[in-house]
Amino acid sequence: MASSDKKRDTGCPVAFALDTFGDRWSLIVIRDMVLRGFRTYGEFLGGREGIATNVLADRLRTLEAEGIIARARDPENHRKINYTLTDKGCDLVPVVLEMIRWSAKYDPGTQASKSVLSRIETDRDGFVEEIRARAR
Amino acid sequence: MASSDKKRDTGCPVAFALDTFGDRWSLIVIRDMVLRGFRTYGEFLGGREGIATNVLADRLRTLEAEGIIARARDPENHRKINYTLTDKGCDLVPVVLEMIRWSAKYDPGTQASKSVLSRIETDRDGFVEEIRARAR
DNA sequence: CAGTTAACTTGTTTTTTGCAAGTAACTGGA
DNA sequence: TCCAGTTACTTGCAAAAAACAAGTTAACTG
Repeated sequence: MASSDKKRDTGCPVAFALDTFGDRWSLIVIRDMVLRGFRTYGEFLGGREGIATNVLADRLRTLEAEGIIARARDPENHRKINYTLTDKGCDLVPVVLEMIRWSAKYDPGTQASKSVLSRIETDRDGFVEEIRARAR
Repeated sequence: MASSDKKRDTGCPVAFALDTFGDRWSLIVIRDMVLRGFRTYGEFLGGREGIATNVLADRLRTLEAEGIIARARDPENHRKINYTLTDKGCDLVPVVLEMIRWSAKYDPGTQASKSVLSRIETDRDGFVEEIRARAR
């Protein structure tokens, strides 16, 4: 069914990581949570990248099954479902930050924010902690 | 044609990174270069993950086009082609290392090497420099 | 110069994605 | 309380990519 089935299971940590979130969309969803504070299906769908509805549903399902995000019905509005990063999900932030560093260096058209970039260099751990705190 | 066509081009560094190497195989090839010292098509093909021949050829082509790896005919044996990481490719090592850290923490069956793990924590920059030196 | 090795290509099938439409549960206002 | 709108999805189909199997070509090796 979902992308979780295609596990290589070789014990290699790089392969494990790629099997878990190494596709075109999982980290986009995580980025939206981390950098943009998105929480709902509708917000993820409205992002500039244009993820397809079925793919988004599949990724949310898979990431939840993997324990990277948590799914909870909004108590104020029972139509809404809030997705948030778990601790396991927050631990992915360093991976995302390294990607940002790399792209900022090599994408001539990068729009990487100066403030994020400088926090990566000068206060990385504090930055990650802040994101972790916000997820709760 | 290759995976380089499907660029989202939103300026977002995470999207740029994913468009460049965020697929099931690109980082496996890079890992093989970094951690296993592989250089040839045959070596990549023989890895435990079992990449398909056409997919491998496509990834090598694409990664070269993106300037992440360099392709050079072996002077000793003109059948062989040596693929090596460029500086741009070496700059991806931190991303790989963060993936390794994450998987080591969360994959119960991880085979992440203790020595790599401890170098990530205690001498990360030296480790990256060593890889960079070896690529030349 | 015949056999082998290395790096691929070319078809074909299977899986995943992308796109367009629907649906079901809930909400807020008349 | 009914009804339009919101929210989170599902379903079906076409297109793209990956996996699988089988060549092909060029260069070494005995």
